[in-house]
Amino acid sequence: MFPTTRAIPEPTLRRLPRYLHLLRSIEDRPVISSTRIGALLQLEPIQVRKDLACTGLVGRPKIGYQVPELIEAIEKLLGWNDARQGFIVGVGKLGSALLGYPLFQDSGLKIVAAFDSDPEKVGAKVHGRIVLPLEKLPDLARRMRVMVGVLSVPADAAQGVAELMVSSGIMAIWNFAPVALSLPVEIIVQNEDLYSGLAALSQKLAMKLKEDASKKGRRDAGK
Amino acid sequence: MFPTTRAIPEPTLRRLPRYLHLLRSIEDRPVISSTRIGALLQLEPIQVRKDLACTGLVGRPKIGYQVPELIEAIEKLLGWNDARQGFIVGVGKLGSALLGYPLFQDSGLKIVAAFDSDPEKVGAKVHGRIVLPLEKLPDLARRMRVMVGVLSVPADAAQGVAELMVSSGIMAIWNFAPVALSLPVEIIVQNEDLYSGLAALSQKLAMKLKEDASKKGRRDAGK
DNA sequence: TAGATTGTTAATCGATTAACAATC
DNA sequence: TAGATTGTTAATCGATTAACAATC
Repeated sequence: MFPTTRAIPEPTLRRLPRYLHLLRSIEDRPVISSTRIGALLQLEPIQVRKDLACTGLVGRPKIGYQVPELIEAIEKLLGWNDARQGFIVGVGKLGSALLGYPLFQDSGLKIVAAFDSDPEKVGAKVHGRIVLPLEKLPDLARRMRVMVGVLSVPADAAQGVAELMVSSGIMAIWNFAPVALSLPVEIIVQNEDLYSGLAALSQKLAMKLKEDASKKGRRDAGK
Repeated sequence: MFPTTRAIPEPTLRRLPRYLHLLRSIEDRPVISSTRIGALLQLEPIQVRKDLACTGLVGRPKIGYQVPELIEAIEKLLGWNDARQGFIVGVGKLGSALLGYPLFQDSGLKIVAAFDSDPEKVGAKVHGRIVLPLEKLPDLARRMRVMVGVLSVPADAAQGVAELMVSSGIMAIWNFAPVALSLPVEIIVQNEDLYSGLAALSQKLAMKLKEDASKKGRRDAGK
C-alpha cells in the first residue's frame, strides 16, 4: 500500500526540538514568523518554513504561525505529547548523567527503570531510581509494555544487551555505545556518537591553525 | 590564495572516529580492506574508500590499507596525534559526566581545568580535577594558551560564558547548551544537541506504531 | 492600499552510490 | 594467471536555497 504520511527528512527531524524549545520559551506571544525563528536559531527563513510545513500546519502570510498550534503540532509529530515509558541499561558515568539530565522531562520519554549487570551497582539509587539487575529486564519490559531502551553500556556488552531488549519486546533503541548493532530491520536504532562532534571540532581547529601558520609564514617571508 | 587542503565533508569527519576506533582495536592485523571495514561498521565499501581517501593515503588493490599508517593518518587529520589542552565550564550533571567519560583520553584533548560560577561547586573535586571559579578562566587560558573550551552550562548562561572564552583567546567551543551562540565568524563552534537524536528516534517509533495500528485495522476490517 | 510573509515550484549544491579500468 | 580490491569518473539522490505568485 501507500504510506500514510511522507517520511520526514532526518535533518528536519533533528531540528524540530530546537523549534519546540524556542516556541515553548515564548509561549506568551500568540504568533511568530519564520523570519524571526530563523534569526533566533541562526537558520534561513526558507528552511524554517520547509521544516514547519512537515507538521501539516499552514502559516498565514504577513502574520506567521500560531505559537500554541505549532507547539502542539511538533509535539504530536515527535510523539512527545503523551508520555512513553523507557528503560535505561548501564548506569556508569554516562548513563547516570543521562538520568539526571532534563532530557527526558521535555521529551515525553519517562525512564521508569534503570538496570545494570554490575552487582556493585544493583540496589543503589541513581537520581531517584533504584538500579535493578539486568535479569529482571525481560519480565518487567513485557509487563509494562516498554518500547524504548536507552543503551549506555560498554562497547563489548552492547550487542548482547540490545538483543535482550529486542527479545523482551523493545522496539526502539537509543544507542550510546560506540558499536554498530546488528538487529532485525524493524527495530529502530538511533546511534548517538559523542566522538563525532569532537572530531569535527578538532579537525577544523587543526586546519585553521595550519592555515594561520602558513599565512604568517608567507607574511614573514614577504617582509 | 588557494586553500592548502580541500575541506573535508562534515559527514566524513563525523565517521572518522569510528574508523579510528575500529582500527585501534585490530592493531595486530597489518592490513584491512574497505570491504571488511564496511562490514564491521555497516557502511558501504565505496563510502569507506571515499572517506579514507581524505586522509591522503592510498590503499593497494587486492591488499587493502595498512592499519598502522591509517591510524596515524586519521589521528593526524583530526589533530588527535599530539595532545591539546582544553577547559570545561559547567560541572553539573552533564559536565561531570563528560569529565568521567573516556572521550578525552582517546581524542587527544586534555581537559586541564574545570570551572563553575556556582560557589557551592568551586573547590570540589570532579573526577580528579578541582573546580575553579569562573573568574580565573581568562588569566589561566592566556597563560596556558588553551584553545578549546567545552561549554556545559545552562542555556541562559551560555552566551556570556562563550564570550568570556573568546575574549580569553579560546578559538574553538564545543557547545552542549541548547542555544545558538553569536560569536565572531573565525571562532569554531560545534553544537552538540542530545535532543535531536531522541527526536528522530521517537518520531520514527510514533510513525511505526501508527502504521502498525492502521495495518491491523485494515486486517481486522477485512476478515 | 502597500508590504511583509506565506507555500509552491524550480535550481543549486553536495553527498552517496554506481560503473569500471587499473593493478597487485 | 585470475580475481579481489583499489581510485577515478559519472550518475543518482536528497537537502538546501532561490524565485515568485498568492495573500492577509
